[in-house]
Amino acid sequence: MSCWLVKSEPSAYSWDDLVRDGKTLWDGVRNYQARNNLKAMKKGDLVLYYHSGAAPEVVGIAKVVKEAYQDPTTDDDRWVAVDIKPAKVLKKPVPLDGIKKEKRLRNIALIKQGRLSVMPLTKEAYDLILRMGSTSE
DNA sequence: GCCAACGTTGGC
DNA sequence: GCCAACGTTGGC
Repeated sequence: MSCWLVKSEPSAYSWDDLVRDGKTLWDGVRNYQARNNLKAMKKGDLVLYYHSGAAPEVVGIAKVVKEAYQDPTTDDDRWVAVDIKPAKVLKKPVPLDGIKKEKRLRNIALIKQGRLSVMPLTKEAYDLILRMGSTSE
C-alpha cells in the first residue's frame, strides 16, 4: 500500500466534483515524472487530494480503483490514466502554509518540487497530514 | 497579474 | 548533446 498526493485546480475539477461524480479518471498528465507515479499506483492506494490555486490545501482522501491504462484523451501510448474515487473528506483542510511550517514535511515533493502534479508520500508524511486535518483513516 | 521554477522543444 | 527560447504551473 502506497500513499500519494495529486493536485487539481478546483476551477478545473474540484474535490466536490469528484464527490458528485463518485469516481473519475485521472487523465491528461503530460509530465514523465507524474506519469511514472501514476503507473506505480496500485488498486487501493490512498491519494491525498490537493487543491492548487487561490486556497492551496489538502481537502480529502481518494482511493485508486483502477490501475494505469492508456490515457483516453490521447492516442500517444506514452500517457496513462488511473481511476480514483473519493474516500473521505478531511475534517479540517490542511493548507499549504501549514505544511510548510511543519518541519517533518519539509522534504516532501509538494514543497521541494512545486510543479509536480502527482507525487508519492511516505506513510509518515501521509499520516501526519491527516493528523493535521483532524482525520483518521 | 506577476514572476520564479522548471519541463520541453528545436536549432545548431 | 548542448543550450537558448518558450510555455506552463502554481504561489503570492
